[in-house]
Amino acid sequence: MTAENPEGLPSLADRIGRVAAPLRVQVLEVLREAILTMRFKPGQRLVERELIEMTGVSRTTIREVLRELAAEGLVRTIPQKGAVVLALSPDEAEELYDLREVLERHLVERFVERASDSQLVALRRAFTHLEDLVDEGAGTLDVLRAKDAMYDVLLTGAGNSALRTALSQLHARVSLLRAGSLSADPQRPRESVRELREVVKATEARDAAAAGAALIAHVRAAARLGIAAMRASEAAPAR
Amino acid sequence: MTAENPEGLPSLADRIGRVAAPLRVQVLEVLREAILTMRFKPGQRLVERELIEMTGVSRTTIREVLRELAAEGLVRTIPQKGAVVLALSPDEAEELYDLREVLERHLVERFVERASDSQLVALRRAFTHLEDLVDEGAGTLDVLRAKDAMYDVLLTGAGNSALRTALSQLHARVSLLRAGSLSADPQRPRESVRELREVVKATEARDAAAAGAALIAHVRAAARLGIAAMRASEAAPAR
DNA sequence: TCTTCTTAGATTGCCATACAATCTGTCGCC
DNA sequence: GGCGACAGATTGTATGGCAATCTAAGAAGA
Repeated sequence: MTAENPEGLPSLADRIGRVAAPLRVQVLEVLREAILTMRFKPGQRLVERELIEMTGVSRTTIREVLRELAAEGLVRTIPQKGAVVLALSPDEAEELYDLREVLERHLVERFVERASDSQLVALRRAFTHLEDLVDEGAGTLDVLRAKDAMYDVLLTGAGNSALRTALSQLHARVSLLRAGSLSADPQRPRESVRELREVVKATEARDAAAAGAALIAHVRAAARLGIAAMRASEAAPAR
Repeated sequence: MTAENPEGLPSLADRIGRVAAPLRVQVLEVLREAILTMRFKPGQRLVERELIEMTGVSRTTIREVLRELAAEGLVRTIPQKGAVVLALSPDEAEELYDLREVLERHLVERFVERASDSQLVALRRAFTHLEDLVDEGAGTLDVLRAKDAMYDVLLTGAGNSALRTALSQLHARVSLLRAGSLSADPQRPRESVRELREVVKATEARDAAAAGAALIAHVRAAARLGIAAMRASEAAPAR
């Protein structure tokens, strides 16, 4: 039933069709992850026929999924040309980080205000897990997943689902330029952990201002690296 | 070509089909506006067949549009039941206003930092236009359009397209509860103008903090009314 | 009469196909 | 070598169909 794969991308088809959820949602998740993990590279064209072969679903479904991805901002749809994976310019990247600062400061401040003690514990636990992974030298993907888990604790504790929606979409787009920021410098994960430790500490002390400042420092550091790497690869004729 | 209309909604079909743009985009705009102007009421079910009859396009197209609306957050899709116009609970409304404060303060601060003098003039002009409309006692829709124009000046001057995207989506959802806030109190538009005048003044003085504070005051006032009206109609058995 | 079961209709989820319009690259002609 | 016509690929849109699910109405039973 899963279509054979003419292009050497063997696994996408196998991951859909078994679970219980609208097919469209499963395909959406698969494609979204494929974009976020750079399996589909920024600027790459997403041809409907190829997606059909990869996933084994019909064109109708693929097109509906592409519309959702477009509305989420992960792909741009060019009329008569189809969907293209979002490719950020350095300026756009700066805009995203600028916005991220604002939203994440608010996130952590709200968390400090509203989170229960058990949520504080959950945050500490999530951070410790992340720390352990980095110490063990775990793979990038695992580290990112741990970071996501930490953010999830924050978002839950802040108790604002609109904020969750907005930040999720923002994070998705930001992570499109992770290629540069995280993998470039092997020391970066450790610094990252150090910065986040300050956030957790300030949070446990219920010091909203300090927690906000610490998180902003973290975002700024990530932004600096991400954007620098970006401008570098832009300047180079890496075409 | 435009299908006749069995339900007494005569104009939707006439507005699509002439211009030059993907049909899907035109339909999207028509449906979005129908939602934002309360022609489709919160909680109302959007049945595919009915939308087909209204717009004259095929089910394929309608479904793609519904996916986009869902991703934008204007409709919720319930599995096996279809699309329902977003109906906010009072708590969700508070969340939206909370987020709106954060984003709009940032918006106006950035505007003060970055806007050119001519953009300052444009802001003043947009405000004056709004003021005039309110003085003349213009219709709600015109007033809202003038307000949108003012926000557009701010967004352009702030020079962050990511912020524009985020705020647009937020405004769309917030405006779903305009029913209460704006039309309830006939004096509200005048107060609104007064609050915004402070924003414009502080902006012209290039005082970011004051402008941010003034805009927050405005958002808070709107929030208070909107949410109060909401809780009232919730408590009443207006079912 | 009230409850529960059954059944028919409506609706969504997904699919296959079709065809016009547009875009792209190529081949042959000038 | 440049230019134009043509073929192939791809998107945009429409149509018809079928299974799964939901809903409401009616029938059967307590």
